[in-house]
Amino acid sequence: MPELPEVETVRRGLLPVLQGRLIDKIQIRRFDLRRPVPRDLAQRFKGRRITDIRRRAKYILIDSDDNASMILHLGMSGRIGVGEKGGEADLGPHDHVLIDMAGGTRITFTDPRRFGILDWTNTDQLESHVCFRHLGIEPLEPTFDGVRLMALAHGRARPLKTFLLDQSVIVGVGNIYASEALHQARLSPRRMARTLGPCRAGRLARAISSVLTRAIAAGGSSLRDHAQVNGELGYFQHMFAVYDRAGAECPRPACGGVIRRIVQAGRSSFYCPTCQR
DNA sequence: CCGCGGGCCTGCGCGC
DNA sequence: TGCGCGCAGGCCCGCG
Repeated sequence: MPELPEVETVRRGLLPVLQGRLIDKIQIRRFDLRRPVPRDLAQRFKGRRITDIRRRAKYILIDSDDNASMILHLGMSGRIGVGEKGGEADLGPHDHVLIDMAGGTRITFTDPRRFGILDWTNTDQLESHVCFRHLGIEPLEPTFDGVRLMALAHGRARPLKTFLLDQSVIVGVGNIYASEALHQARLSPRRMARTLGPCRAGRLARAISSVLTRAIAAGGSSLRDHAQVNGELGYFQHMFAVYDRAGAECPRPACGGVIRRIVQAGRSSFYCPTCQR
C-alpha cells in the first residue's frame, strides 16, 4: 500500500496516538525483514517517550526524547495497526513488530512479503543514514515547482515514467501516482525527461502535487490492504483515472481515448495515448 | 547514464 | 477442487 499518500496517512493516524507517550516494550518477532532488524532496537527505545512522528519520502520516523529515531518503511505489503495489547492468540503470522505503549495501546507492524524495513539511527544524524543519503526532493515542499523539475530533468535520456519513480530525483511517487500524475499533466509516460520545457514541467509539477494532495485527502489508496491505522479503507482507488484501467475509456472530458497498459523498466504503466503526448 | 534481468518474499486471481 | 502461472503499491545489485 505504500506510496507517499499512504505513508502520510499512516503518519497522521499515528501522531495523535503516540506523540508524548511512553514506550513500554517493543517485541520483534522476526528480524529478517528486507534488511536485518538491529538487535539493539527494542532495548534502545524501551521506556523512552515519543516526541514526534515524521515522514521523509516513503519512510516513517518515530522520534524519541533520547536522540533516537526509529525508521520504518512499509515495502510493498506493510501495514500499521493501532489496537489494544492482546495475547499471543490475537497475533497473525505476519505481525512482525509489536510496540506496546504505557496504558495498553499496541502498534502492530504487519508485512507478509517482508520487503519492509525497521531500523534506527541517532536523530541528529538522520540525513547521513543510508536510507536518506541519496533521496531527492519532497514533492509537497513549497520549493518543488516546474523550474526545479525542469532542472532535474535537464539532459536526462529516460522516459518520464521511470524518471518519476527514481527516488534520487523526487521522493514518494510510486507506480500508481506516477501514472496518475502523468495523465493529469497530459504527458506520455514514454516522453523523454529532457524534453520538458517550462510549460510541460510546470504542468507536471502541479499534477504531481495535486494528485498526491488529493490522495492524502482521500486517506490513500486501498488495493489489497487498508491504508489507515484504524483499519478503515482509503478511497482514492475509486478516483484512479488510468491506473489498472487498461481498455477503459479515458475519463478526460471529450477525449474518447482508450487506456493502454505498457511495461517500462519492468513495471506497468497506464496511460491514454490520445490525450497524453 | 540507462535499461534489463534477477533477487528479496507471500498472496491473489486466473485459466485449465 | 486443485495446480501452475503471472502479477503485485519498493528497492537494490551487477551487467552490458
